[in-house]
Order: sequence, then C-alpha cells, then structure tokens
Amino acid sequence: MNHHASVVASATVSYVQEKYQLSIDTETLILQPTRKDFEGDITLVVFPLAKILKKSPTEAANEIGEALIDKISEINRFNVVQGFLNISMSDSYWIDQLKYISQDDFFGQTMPSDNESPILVEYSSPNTNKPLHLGHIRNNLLGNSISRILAANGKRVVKVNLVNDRGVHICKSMLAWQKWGEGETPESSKLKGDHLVGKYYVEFDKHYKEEIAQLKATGISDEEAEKQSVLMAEVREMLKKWEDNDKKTRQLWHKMNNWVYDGFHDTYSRMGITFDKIYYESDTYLKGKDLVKLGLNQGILFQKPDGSVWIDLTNEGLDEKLLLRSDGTSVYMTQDLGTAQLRYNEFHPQKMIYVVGNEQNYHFDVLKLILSKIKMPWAETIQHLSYGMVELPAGKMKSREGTVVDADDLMEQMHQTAKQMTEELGKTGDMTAGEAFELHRKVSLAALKYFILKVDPKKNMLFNPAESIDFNGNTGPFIQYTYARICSIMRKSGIQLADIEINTIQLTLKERMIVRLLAQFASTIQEAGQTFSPAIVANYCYDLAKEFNQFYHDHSILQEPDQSIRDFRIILANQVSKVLQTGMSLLGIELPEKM
RNA sequence: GGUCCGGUAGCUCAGUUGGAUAGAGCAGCAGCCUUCUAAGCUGCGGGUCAUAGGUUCGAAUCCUAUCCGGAUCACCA
Repeated sequence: MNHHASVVASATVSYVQEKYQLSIDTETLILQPTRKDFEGDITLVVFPLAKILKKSPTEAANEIGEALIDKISEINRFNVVQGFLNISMSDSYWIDQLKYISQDDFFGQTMPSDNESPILVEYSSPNTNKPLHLGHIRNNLLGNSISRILAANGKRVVKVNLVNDRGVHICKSMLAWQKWGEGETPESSKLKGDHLVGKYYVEFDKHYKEEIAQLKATGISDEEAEKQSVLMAEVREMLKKWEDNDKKTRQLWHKMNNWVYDGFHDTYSRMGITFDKIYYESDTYLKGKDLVKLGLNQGILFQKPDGSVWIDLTNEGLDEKLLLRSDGTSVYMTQDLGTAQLRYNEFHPQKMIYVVGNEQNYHFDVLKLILSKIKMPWAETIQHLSYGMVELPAGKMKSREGTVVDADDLMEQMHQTAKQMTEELGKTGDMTAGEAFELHRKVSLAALKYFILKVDPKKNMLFNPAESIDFNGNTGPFIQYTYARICSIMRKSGIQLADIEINTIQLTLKERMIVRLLAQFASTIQEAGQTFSPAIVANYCYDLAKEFNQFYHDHSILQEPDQSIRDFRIILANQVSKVLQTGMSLLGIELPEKM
C-alpha cells in the first residue's frame, strides 16, 4: 500500500474504533487513487463502512472526512460525491514525499537479505537444432525481466537455462548435414551457426516429406509409411549410436552443437540476456529414474505387464501418464522430475520458477502432482510461469513450415528502421558514427522489448510482420525520449543537485500528479514481483512518461523565475528520470541520454 | 469428447481486492515548433466490455449456461 493510503487507512480505523468501539481491519477498507475528474488524491469507498456504521453513505463520508482533517495535519480538504470520499493531501505532504524519495538512491527497490534461500528462474531452454524466433524472444525477455524484478524485491535470483541438446530432432539436423551438407561450415557458408544447422533441420523435413509421399503413392497408410521410412530409421540409428557413445557420432554432434552455441551467444548478447548456470540435457536426461523407483516402492506408481511405468491421475481429473517406457528408458517427464531434484539439492531454493509457454500447462500440473504424491517436500516450490503464444496474422508460428519470425532478422530489421527514422528526424547530425550506431541499437531494442513486455504475460499476443513495430505513442522509444529530454535539461541547468533543496511552494495539478505517481513506484515493483508481470512496470513507466510530457509542455523548468519553484521542478524532473531509468532497467531496456 | 486459457473501439493493448461518466496507443480528421529535444503536446470522431440469465447499493471484473478462438489430453521434447 502507498504511504498516503496507509495514513488514511489507519486513521479511519482508529476513528471508528474510538467513536463506535468497532474494530475493522485496514484490509477491508477500499482505497483507490482518485479519478482524474474529481479533486483529491485518494478515495475511500464508503459503502461498506456506511453499512457497518448504519448511516447513509453521504453522512458517513462527511463524518469520516471531518475526522480525518481533524486528526491528520497532512490532510487538507475532502469532498464527497455519492458514496465516495475524495481526500486531498496537502502540498507540503507531497513536497516531503518528493524530498524523501529523492534522497533514496534505491527508491522502490528492496535490498536483498543475505540469509534467504534463492529463487531459481529457468528460461530460454532452446533446442539446438534451429535458431531462435520471436516466441523465444518473448520467453527470454520475460525470464530476464522477471529475474530483475524479483531481485528488485530483495530476492536472490539464480537464472538457469536448460539446453535441449540431444534427441531425435537434433539427429535430424545431423543426418541431413551428413547426407547433403557437403562439408558446409559457418565459415564457408557465411551463415550464423544456428542458422546453418536450422537449414539442415528444414532440409531433413523436406526430404522426409517427399519420402512419405512416395511411400503413400504405393497405397499404404500414413502410419505404415512412417514405419517404412528409411530416413527416420537412419535417424533412430543415429540416436542409438549417440546414446552408445559412438565416437564419430559424438564428434559430429559436438561440432554442430558448437556452431549453434556460437550463434546463440550472438543472439543472447545482442538481446542482453544472461544466465548464471547452464544445464545440458545430455547431462541430465538419464536422471529421474530413482524418483520413479521411489514412487513404485511407495505404491504411488504402477507397472503395466509390458514393464512400462505409469501414474494414475484420473482421480485428479487428469489421465494416466507414462513415466518409463517398456524398454526402461525415460521420457520428458522423467527427466524433468530428475532435473527438479538436481536443482533442489544444489540450491535449496525457496522457489523454482519455470518460464515456459502455456502449451505446457498440463505438463507442469502433472509434474507438481507427481512430486507431491511421492512426498517431495519441495514440490510446492515449483511454479510454472505460463505465458501466451506470439501469433502471426495467419496463426501460430511453425518452424518447419517456415512461418517463423527469426530473432536475428527481426532485431536487424528494427535496427535499420531505427536508423532510418533517426536520420529522417535529423537526430544524429552531431554524433559520431559510433554514437549513432549505439543510439539505433538502443532505440530499436527498446521498441522490440517494450512491445513484447507491455502485454500481460499470460495472454496470447499478435505480431504483424507487415506493420513495423511503432516508435511513437505507447512504446519504448517514447519513454526513452522522455528520459533524454530530462537529461538535456539537466545538462543545460548547470546545477549540481546537491546544491539545491526543496522549499515549500504551491503545487500545480500536474506537479501533484507526478509526485503521486512517483510515490506509487515502490508498490508497483512489489505488485510486479508478486504477479510475475513485467507488464505492470512497463505500463507504469508509460503513465509516468506521459504525465511528464504533459507537464513539460505547459511548465517552464529552467525559465521559471521563482527559484524555489525552479529548484522543485528540477528535482522533480530528475526524479522522474531516475524512476524511468530504474523501471526500464527492470525490463532490460537501456535509456540514451540524447536522442 | 475431457481439461485449461482467452473474447474490451477498425487494429494492438490497459483496466489493481467488484466501485464514480470503461481508458491509452496506432490508424483517420483538425490544430501547436523564433521559447528547456515536435520520437512531443492539444482537440474531434470511434464501445450492446461475445451472448443470455443470476448474485447486490453497484458487475468488463464474481457465478451459471451458450457461442466463438486457442492450447492440451503421445512409449515426442
């Protein structure tokens, strides 16, 4: 709760206590920021109270309003509209708030406590058979931003990535390269490693489809054709060799995976994505079998006659789920059980967050259920942070059908757009080539990141490649621009902030609004941390920037003749820039000082 | 078919534990640069909050049903 809200809440509670001997909880009071059309800073919704006090809403509102003015010197005025008590805090209250905020270098953030156990955030988790696309961008940006938001809430965060570097799909790329690659390398083809490998993944699919079509032409069923496919048999053969540690297969696997890692490294560093620890599925894919054994011994799991192991979740409204194949090998779920335990043993985290698309909701429901059924005490530390798909106008992105928006291409394309727009606006006339490049980079990434992160994570979102991502309006560059404007004022003022202080002045409406918004920053970060939603931070930054731009338009700052007012406005502007900087950094967005 | 998620302006999205006349941006139209950066600001038009019931002082928000869209329910990961 914001400071002024809690002041009003506790005063109201104690008034009701004293006057009526009724004890009410501050939580039951409904307080909200006053709507713009009415005068006031905070509004108490009186209907529930009126009921308790057995008075009409208007009567109760007036009574409480009078009492608040009486009790609290920071409360100036109030007005009652229907059942709403609109309360105005005094100018000096808001000025004190700004003073307090501006003296706190880490305003809004909670300092980490050392002895607390960490929060693990798993995200990205790419496959090494194809380059990253827009869906991965959303995953990476969300994971990265949520990690930062949790850190700002005083949590110790460990960012982990589980690379899916083995399996049938990897073998498809390998086989295709072996058959048709003619020794092509990233160097010889001038292709980024991940794109080169992805090319052979698509290549495999093309040949495989042809083969199936030919087989089906002989009059057999789909299923039968897939069984008879020579290509697929070769892939399985390769996977078998890989599992048997066949030297040549492993060499090829290493070589191609390293190409991909080089490519991923470029993409990650361009996006500003980092990890504290990287797991490889090739190291962990055999784990989890001991947990299955435990479950069998406990009688939670059962074995079918063919030897396969299952769990029956029909009582929970789910289905039966396979945990070990009849040949004793493990499946996706088995591995995830194993890696969860591995991480628990390694970090003893208070929470393990998995940033994974909502298509895997079912998987994580089952994962948690199994763990709690076999009585792992840490089962409830697992949390699936489920986010929606990025859709194209034609529907879902599909790698094999080529309907994907490639991450590298998109970033490059946006960089070029930023460059073009910046030049049209004549912004880079006095910049060196290097400075201009940095600006284009920051602006284009801000546009992309903000575009993704401003949307509520759990919702699906749409990206239309035909329309370029905006640079005006509710966008990252808009917020950057606001920041750059303030930086410009600071440069021109020639003032050291330490040399000026805030005096008591009369505030304009806009000035009040901005201080009020600034004061909400701390609770915004908390809410974002609790709901795992960078969108809340993004929308807050937009509101603040918009409010400031309106203020900027009809208030002079440096030209203001009254020194107290001028100093106040300089500190106010500076504080807006600090909050924007912090807020945007939680989204992984950099702010340029000139643009 | 079962389960889960979603449906708010032409388009993309906000809308806090149920609260006042449902908000932004884009697109469209009309204005504002001799004055701290016009990537900005101001104004106009644009809505049956999918539909129908219910709960109550009060519903985009909660409940029920229906319609539409998506995901998922593999000895794939």
